[in-house]
Amino acid sequence: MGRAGITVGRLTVAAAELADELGFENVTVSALARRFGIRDASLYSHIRNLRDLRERVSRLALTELADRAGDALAGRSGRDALVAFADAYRDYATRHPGRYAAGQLPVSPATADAARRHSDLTHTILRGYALPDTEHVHAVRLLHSTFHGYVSLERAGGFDHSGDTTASWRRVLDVLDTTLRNWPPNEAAPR
Amino acid sequence: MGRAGITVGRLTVAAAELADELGFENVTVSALARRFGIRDASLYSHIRNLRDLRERVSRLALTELADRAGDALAGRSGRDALVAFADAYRDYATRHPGRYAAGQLPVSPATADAARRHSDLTHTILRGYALPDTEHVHAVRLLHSTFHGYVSLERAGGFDHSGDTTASWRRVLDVLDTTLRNWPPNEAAPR
DNA sequence: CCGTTTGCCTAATGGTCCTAGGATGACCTC
DNA sequence: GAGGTCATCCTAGGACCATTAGGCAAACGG
Repeated sequence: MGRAGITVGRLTVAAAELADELGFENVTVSALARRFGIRDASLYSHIRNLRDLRERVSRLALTELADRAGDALAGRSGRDALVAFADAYRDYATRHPGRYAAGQLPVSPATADAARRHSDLTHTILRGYALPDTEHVHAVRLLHSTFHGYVSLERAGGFDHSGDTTASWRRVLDVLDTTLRNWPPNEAAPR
Repeated sequence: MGRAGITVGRLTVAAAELADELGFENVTVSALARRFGIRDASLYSHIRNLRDLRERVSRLALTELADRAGDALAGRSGRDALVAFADAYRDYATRHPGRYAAGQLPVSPATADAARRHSDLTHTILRGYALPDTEHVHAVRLLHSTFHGYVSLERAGGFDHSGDTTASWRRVLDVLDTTLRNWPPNEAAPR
């Protein structure tokens, strides 16, 4: 019976919804089968195993995130680009916590190109600032780390105790902008 | 007391070792029981359930990390303090990946005080820089986010494609030091 | 010593992942 | 349209895991 129009794509989207609703660790073969009203075993015609399913969700998330971040970047530069990119990033993590968590799976060959897209986008931001080429890799890592660290800690409740987290977020972006505009020379390794 | 000198403390340490060896997601009641040569069910005299066990590992990790970071901070200030603290942080995550992952569990009431210790330590670093009090919370969040984001991405392989990650780490710390020394004023209406 | 507590046990339930093998419909070829 | 192939679902069952209930015997407190 090819009755239900189940495809790998629909399974992946449903699994992503499951992740956002229940948390990525609760993305499970059984839960997904339950949602489609079929037996666990039937899913194995479409996916290899649980790991495969989760990696698909991870790839979906990384792609969606890169799409949104790319859109946010379009037509902007400098501080505007930085803020728009960062906001897109944080928005996505807030709206799709399960997908975002999926994106933090260890980088596999299948997700490597998605990861590269992210790093390319961050390089695009840097074009609005006057950094020597040799510093780009460090600046990209600084930005990625800060964005990812912030939204992770925020989501995990690490900031709960005091103060408005959005105000801090704005302030952190301000400071990063200033840092990029006044990027200190690298004294250890002169070009 | 029964035969083997099993205590909650020893269980927690063994679970932490398990986490470092197999990954935090593989810290399991059965695996722990296996390690002690007893039955799964027997562990439930010592722990409430799996969640309880994992939270204990989380608390252990956060405490150990705060201890090491606190030691690193002793007798230092300014840039030295920043670098020593950050290195202690990254070292711990590298040497104890499973424990570190445990520490990223959502903040529960039981771990709230450990989280506060971390934030207190970061405030200590800021004493070496001339920041207005109102900016401290933002700076603490910037530092936390960057440290956590960096070691997370590094561990997940997000930096693989190019370059020495330790060199970037040093450079990022340099830049953060400069940023803290030249902390930009907070303008109510930016730009 | 004797009773209570403690630390382990066996037994059992139910959830999960996954494999093997079977049935049935959709579709294609003749 | 008959027969073959393939895709998509199924049932059955094994292995592993978390957890509860209830038992037994060693340790301990009086």
